[in-house]
Amino acid sequence: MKDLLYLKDEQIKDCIQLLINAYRETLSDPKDVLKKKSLGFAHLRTMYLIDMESGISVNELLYKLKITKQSLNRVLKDLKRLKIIKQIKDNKDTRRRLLYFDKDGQKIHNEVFEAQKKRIFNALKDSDPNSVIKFKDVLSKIINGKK
Amino acid sequence: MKDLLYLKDEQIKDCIQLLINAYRETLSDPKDVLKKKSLGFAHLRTMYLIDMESGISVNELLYKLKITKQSLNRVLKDLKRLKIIKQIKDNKDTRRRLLYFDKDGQKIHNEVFEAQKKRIFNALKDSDPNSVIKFKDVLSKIINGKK
DNA sequence: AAAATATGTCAACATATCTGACCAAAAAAT
DNA sequence: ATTTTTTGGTCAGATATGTTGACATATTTT
Repeated sequence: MKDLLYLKDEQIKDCIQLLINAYRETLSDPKDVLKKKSLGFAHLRTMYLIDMESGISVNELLYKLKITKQSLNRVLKDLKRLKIIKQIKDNKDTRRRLLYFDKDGQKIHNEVFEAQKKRIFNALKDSDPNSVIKFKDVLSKIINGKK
Repeated sequence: MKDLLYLKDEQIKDCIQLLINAYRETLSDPKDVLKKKSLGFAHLRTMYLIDMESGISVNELLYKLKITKQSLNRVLKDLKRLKIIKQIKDNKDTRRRLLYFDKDGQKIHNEVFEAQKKRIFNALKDSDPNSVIKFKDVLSKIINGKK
């Protein structure tokens, strides 16, 4: 049995606090860029997923964002209106309408990403590659761990 | 000059995604406990700070939460009404009204914390103490790093 | 006495989320 | 061929959290 005495409640509370603040700061960096386009965090999170997985379906987005389709639909409507994303029917299953960046989409998303990049980059640049992997690993475990 | 080739945009995007999801999952664990008491995340974040620094002032809370006093006031009003917190005048400066848990406060906060604890604990229990320190260090750097 | 600080409050509004109901097209199951 | 399920879209109303701006009160500092 491993010695877990170092893992006291105070440590865990610290982690929760840090997580809350890191989330807030990271999300607040692109606030101005987003505001110029009348976009919010909901739009940003959706753009991130479309950037990382071009051609993602609405259902997959719903699964990953963990919001209701009514909420997502408003976001998608905005993004389509602004020519940031477009939907193209899947030939194999024409019920599915896959999501891609439209003309301005990639450019705007890159702008948003640049606004966030430095904060994360600076936090990681002094760590060795192994630490970065461990950092991601702990976050993954937090996400996938059952309660 | 350090070799930072491993720190590509994809890695950074991964980190942002993980941060967003870890925040969401961590905050959603105590949802049911909070709902029973008609409380939300705003109340939870305030309770955390009062738990970690008993006797904190309203101004310090405002600084740490980065919200307006009008928002905070609504939260404090709820918590006082529910006998979760109480305010006691600072003898040295009676303008200040320091915040403490009231009768039911600590108990309810412990309930909330227990709902979140396991997720963080399980994520950290396989890491050595040094990794936990590094994890917290990276999060701190994300928070304090300038854009 | 005047200015600054700490706190509280009102009102109007913005954003992002939710629930619940309902609809249509296409695919899958029977 | 008909029924059921899946995928996506929409309307309406509600809740939680945040904002801005204006104003009030008590206390401390200058």
